[in-house]
Amino acid sequence: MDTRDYRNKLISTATHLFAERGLHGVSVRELSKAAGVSISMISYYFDGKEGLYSSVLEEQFSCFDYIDVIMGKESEPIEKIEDYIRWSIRRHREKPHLLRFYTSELTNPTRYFARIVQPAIEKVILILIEIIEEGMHRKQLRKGLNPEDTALAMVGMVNYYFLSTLATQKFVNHSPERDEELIKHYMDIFTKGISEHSDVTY
Amino acid sequence: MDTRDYRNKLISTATHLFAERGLHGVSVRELSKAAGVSISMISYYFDGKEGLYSSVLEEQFSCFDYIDVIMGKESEPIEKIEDYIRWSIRRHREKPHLLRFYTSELTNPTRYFARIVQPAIEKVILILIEIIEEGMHRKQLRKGLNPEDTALAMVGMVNYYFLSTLATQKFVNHSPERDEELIKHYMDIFTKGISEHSDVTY
DNA sequence: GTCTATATTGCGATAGAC
DNA sequence: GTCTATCGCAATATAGAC
Repeated sequence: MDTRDYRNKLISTATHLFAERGLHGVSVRELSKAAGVSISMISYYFDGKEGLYSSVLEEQFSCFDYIDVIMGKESEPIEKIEDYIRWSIRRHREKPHLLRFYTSELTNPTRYFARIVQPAIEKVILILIEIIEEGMHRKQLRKGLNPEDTALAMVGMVNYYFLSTLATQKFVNHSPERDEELIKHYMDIFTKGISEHSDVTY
Repeated sequence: MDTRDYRNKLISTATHLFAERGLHGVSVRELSKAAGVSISMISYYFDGKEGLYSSVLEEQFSCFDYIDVIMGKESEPIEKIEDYIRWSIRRHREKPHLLRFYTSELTNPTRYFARIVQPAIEKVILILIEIIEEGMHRKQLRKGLNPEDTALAMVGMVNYYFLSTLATQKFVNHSPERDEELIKHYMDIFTKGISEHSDVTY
């Protein structure tokens, strides 16, 4: 009923196809056909294929703002780290295409990387660095840590679990039922590695 | 002098361009021009653009066989893990384009993924899993570990450091001078997290 | 082996009817 | 707002000269 019906249909179809094969791997012909919409609608609503792609990127990366909610909580750094891991895993489940855009923009950046992708990634990592620094300041994390490297290790650990799926699904069970176990496990690997005392509980 | 002169020139130019913009982001026109060779040479030597791409992939992923050397050594599991991290970082430095193919094939797999990329990734991860299991068996790594998740965490941690470069170079120093510090740091984060005893030395 | 010239297909964008 | 038909261009591949 809404006039934005076709617009939304194009966005969702494009999200699926661009995630699967990248900006240059999909033609507007195929895309509009898959969406059941005329090819000219892409220019009408998005001013062309690249405009559609940038709209998809904006929608996909908007959820990164949620990191502010985690950061805003009145909780200990260790809890914030667990909150981050849990949020990150839930995000991968709820927005299964996001990681494709995330990594394909990091490896083959388009002209939209600087405006949409880079700021979103940067923001999350800077906040994680802050959390780690705060943890060191409160003597909950050990002194020798390099906060930047540590934050990257944390993000990379979680992301790679999902990134590697295609190559490892034959021998690693990636089903969502294991997610809580995974969170606990990654917290174990990570906090016992960065905690001041080896018997820390969290 | 060698008749393979142009062939090699095409491979090296293609490695650079495909890594930067992906298989569909580069045309054979541009590629042959950049290589200073006629466009028809691509079909002559490689039977077309896709054949050239697959040759590039084969060359890039051939170095993954080196994992056998690490595994074959008569050393402790913990040392093998450090060997893996050191090898992995050196590989990123020496073959700076490999990570682009690695991640772009994982996110937007081409028809060559199954034959060239997947086996290379699988092999490395399976060997890491074996190393971790051996470490648990020798009581050097703690009992509760899930070897699959742990191996993925390790690989992801190292890879993401390089993958994230474009988004984090403003506030993280990625220069090779820091590599030894990085290895030590990642071993610290990782082994203290997975070691049976918190005062383990390696 | 290497080139130029060209055949053929498919691309993204849009004019114009409704 | 939505469609069909089409324009102009760039894609890959290759025929044929050297």
